[in-house]
Amino acid sequence: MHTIEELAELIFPDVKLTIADLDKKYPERNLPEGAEVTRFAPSPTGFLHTGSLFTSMVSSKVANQSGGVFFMRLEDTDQKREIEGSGDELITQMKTFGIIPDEGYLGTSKEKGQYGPYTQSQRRDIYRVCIKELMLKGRAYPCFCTAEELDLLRQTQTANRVVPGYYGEYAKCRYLTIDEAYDNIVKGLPYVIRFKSNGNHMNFIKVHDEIRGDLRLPENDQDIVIMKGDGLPTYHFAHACDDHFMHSTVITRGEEWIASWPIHIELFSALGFKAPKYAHLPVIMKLDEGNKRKLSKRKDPEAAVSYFIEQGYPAEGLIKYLMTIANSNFEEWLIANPKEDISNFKFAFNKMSLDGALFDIQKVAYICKETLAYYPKEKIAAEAKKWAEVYSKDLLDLINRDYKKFEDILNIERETEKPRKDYEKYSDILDKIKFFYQDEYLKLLEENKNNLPFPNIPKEDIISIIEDFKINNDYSLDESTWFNSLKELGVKHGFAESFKIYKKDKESYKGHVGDVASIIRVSLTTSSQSPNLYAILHILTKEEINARFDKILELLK
RNA sequence: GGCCCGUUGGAGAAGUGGCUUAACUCACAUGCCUUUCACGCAUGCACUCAUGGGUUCGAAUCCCGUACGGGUCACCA
Repeated sequence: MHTIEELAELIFPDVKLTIADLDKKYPERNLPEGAEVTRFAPSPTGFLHTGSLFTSMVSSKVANQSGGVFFMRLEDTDQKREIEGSGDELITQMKTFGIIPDEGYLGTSKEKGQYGPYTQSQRRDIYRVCIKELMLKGRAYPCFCTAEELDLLRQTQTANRVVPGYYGEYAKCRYLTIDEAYDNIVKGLPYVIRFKSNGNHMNFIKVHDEIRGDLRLPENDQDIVIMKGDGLPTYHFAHACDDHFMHSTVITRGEEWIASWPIHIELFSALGFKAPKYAHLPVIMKLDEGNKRKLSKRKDPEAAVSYFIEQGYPAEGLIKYLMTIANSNFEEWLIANPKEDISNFKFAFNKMSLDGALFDIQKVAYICKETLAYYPKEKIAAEAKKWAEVYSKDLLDLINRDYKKFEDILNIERETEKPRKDYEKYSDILDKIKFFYQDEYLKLLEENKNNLPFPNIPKEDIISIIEDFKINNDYSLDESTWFNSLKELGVKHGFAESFKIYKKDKESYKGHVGDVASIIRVSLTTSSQSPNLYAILHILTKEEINARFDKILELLK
């Protein structure tokens, strides 16, 4: 005859501590009233998902704005799915978006804080203490059922239309005597440890979600496994232990966890822990053939945060976008406080919508254009260069030829009340600035020489305007005087000085200033569209300009 | 299939019984401005809040049913 103490000792011979000992080791945090402790707890199974960035952004925001602590914990209990090095990747990617944990896992064998270790595979001993104690209390037991048995169980349950799972009368190993269990273990039978639930799924419990308000959920009655065959805990159990000892005050996680929430509640209570608050965030969705579905890393490039980094979206822009999804009043706040740091925005759980927003790349584009437009030239140039160093040799080459010139190009119509919105991401820059560089211009000209978009004017007029401009343009004039001189040049050649005048009396003119400007523009850029001509004229050197005119004249003649 | 959650325009949404002839932002459309483009400005875009019923003098807002969408039912998190 064996006792439960002997069984527990057989399974956990090395465990000498108790939960009370651990509580002493991980005391309550000394934080001001209202400070929230939140966490981001990803599994190292791949690169950062856009949805995870969203969750971590909200978590860190909640902690920061309340004067609390945001920590990171690595949930690496599933060794099969673990991808080498992705923990580090997660951290660096979060960092580029400005999400930096105050505490916890900071990369392989790097961590900070008094509540560690912050990597679950290193917390085995803690879980074992808790499980042993649960066993002693009669709330946990070893289960020897095989995968096949479990499978069969589920099949017969579904066939008989009863709720599937390991619970009540179906929880076979729950009814093993202590001696039977003891002998099985001595025999070396593989086993897991299950939680012994006292619940009944016909009962309901009332819970409060920070986002959804009061919810009514069926009580848990499943004897879920808490320790797997490999000795590592399952998510549910690790969540209860870790967030207790680390003193999380609000759990922010995806809404897919709502269904298992009752498990967590029973676990907390069985362990004698006070349950934290919960906020189940909506999941970011995507429209796929008329149906909403989760953003998927496999199908949607924008589901991986790395996509935005590679494309060169300003990190700040994506964060702003995610914040508009999180709290829609953020947009109004941004408009009202354009100069303010976004960390001053007050996030509120109760302003969050309940169903998952469709990811809107167009809005991301708009917000990013907007934020890049208001960067000073020094900043956008530096950021673009940083990006190009990793992702675009071609752009980097142009930048390195003459950094000041690069800045000047980016600065065209930038330092004004309403700056141009040319770029949504750094990868947009290259094609738009190529023509500023003589060799690139020549390439463009070669490609387009047969269909240069000159206005519909006789060739001779185009030629004479170019020749006149080439000889007589005065580069020292200020912009409005210069433009007047362009008008005069046009008039001299029979062009109206404005579109209005031309429209009134089309017969008397060959065209209008717009056409004159367009001739110069096309000659210099090979395109009918460009930023401000005056600015272009002053970024290119006079030699470059004249060489371009010569090329064009050669082509036209 | 059981259980849970949700449903306001193409997208994000405000709205919590009369102030709503449904804000605001993106997208889209048209027009204006203009040396092109970009910007900016103006206007338009839900005869109605998934749907049917009920409560009420009055409902997007409260109640019930239906439909649709999402989540979940693992030794994955």
